[in-house]
Amino acid sequence: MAQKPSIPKGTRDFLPIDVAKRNYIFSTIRNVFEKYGFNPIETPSFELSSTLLGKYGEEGDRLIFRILNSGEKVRKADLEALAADNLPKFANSLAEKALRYDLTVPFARFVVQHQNELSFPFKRYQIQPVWRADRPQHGRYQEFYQCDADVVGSDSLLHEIDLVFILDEVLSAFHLPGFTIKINNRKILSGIAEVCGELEKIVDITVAIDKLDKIGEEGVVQELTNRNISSSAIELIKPLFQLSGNNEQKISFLTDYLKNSEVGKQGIQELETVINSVEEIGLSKGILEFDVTLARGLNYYTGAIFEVKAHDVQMGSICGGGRYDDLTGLFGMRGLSGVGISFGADRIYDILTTLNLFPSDLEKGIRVMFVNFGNTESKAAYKLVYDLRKNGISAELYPDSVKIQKQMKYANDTKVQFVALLGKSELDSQSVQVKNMHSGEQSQLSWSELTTFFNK
RNA sequence: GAGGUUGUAGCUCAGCUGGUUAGAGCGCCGGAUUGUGGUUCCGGAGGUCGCGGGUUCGAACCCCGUCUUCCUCCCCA
Repeated sequence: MAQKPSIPKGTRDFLPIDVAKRNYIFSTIRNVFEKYGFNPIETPSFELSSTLLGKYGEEGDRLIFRILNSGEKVRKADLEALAADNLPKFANSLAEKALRYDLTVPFARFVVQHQNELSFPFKRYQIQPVWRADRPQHGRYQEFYQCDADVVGSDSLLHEIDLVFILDEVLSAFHLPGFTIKINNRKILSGIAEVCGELEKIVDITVAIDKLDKIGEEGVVQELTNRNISSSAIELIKPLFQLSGNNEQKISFLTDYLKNSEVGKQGIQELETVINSVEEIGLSKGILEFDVTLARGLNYYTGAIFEVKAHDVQMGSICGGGRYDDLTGLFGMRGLSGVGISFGADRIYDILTTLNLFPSDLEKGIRVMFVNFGNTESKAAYKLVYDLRKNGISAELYPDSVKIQKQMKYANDTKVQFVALLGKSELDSQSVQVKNMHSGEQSQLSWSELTTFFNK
């Protein structure tokens, strides 16, 4: 009856070493978040379906994991909807809860619900898993961690600037060989659509030009045509494809390009403020690049848009973010602006693994393991173990009196730093042999010297 | 959600046009070394060939279904 065990697609198990690596990522991010004044919160893994559905667009809804109603609640199934072939409505009637799809929408819900307990601007960070019913691929999982930092209740561009520095500081701390922080502004995209006389088609236009580096100029033109963008508008959009040079040059081009669009001009001004402020102080290792084709997350972003790509490695974006002026409006709280970023911990994990960038000391085992020589000796050894632990030194006694070789091998495999041998002769002289497993060096110490030795 | 691709020992992979007892390296276990790991030498164990059907005298190999892997779309961290 023994069936071969397995886990669902797009999920992974984590061995101790994997967890150590992931904790290294989390703590690096957490330290920077806290340095910039963000406080941690947590929200449930699952929310009411109504909280999540409709917030990520049609495509997003499809990727939300639903939790099937149980018990008597299965009776709530809307059979009429099924009969009418209205599958989405039927599906919604089957599941009134769903696993969270990201951390931003639950955060918006959280802010609205706890508005009277929070001081604004409210700066929170959140490191928790999210779930997407996506088709797994390289760097995409159905369960993965996001590490978010958001500010709500302040329009100040200072936050955008802070967030750029957070991105730079965290990724620099990982020793990535290089990375580009791409920045754009939704208002610039609106301005482009407006200037082209296709303001209503902003989503179509931006989705198409977002693919420029992937499908090339011709592909984008084709895509624009397919999306019913007029050829005159396409002609107006075309110059953007050739946009090159440094940030300053691009900005100056767009300043002229958008001179007849109020919203566009505002976008330029915001972008310029952020870029100039960042450049004045300077990034550590990242490159800040204005990219007009960057158009992610159009469902709720209204101002700055961020995305980070690591150099020298094939991987989708490792961070994303932006400003959303009315996210809490969806939950009935208007006039509250938010801006935030999200680190994709699992993608960063994969990149650090590929580039061999994890610190080597993550695998460090306990400080000292006592070899078990049998009842009499281990009794004395255990007293010493207990004493070491009382002094804050991690220690253990091998549980069974088996062959020394086997015990040494266990110590070696688990990266024990020192092995202590306390056999018959050591018992007689109240001493232990202490072996440094890294250097192989061995010395004899009296019992009273042990704590001092390991406290060094 | 659409199309393609992959699955053989714990891991990485061989396995001829379908043909007897399915192989290697690494790892694991044991011994050389019953008070010394990481190196070396010797020996050993370990496989429902992803799963379920089908074709065939005969299937790891061919066909169908299913799950999984990776890839391209879609979308995204």
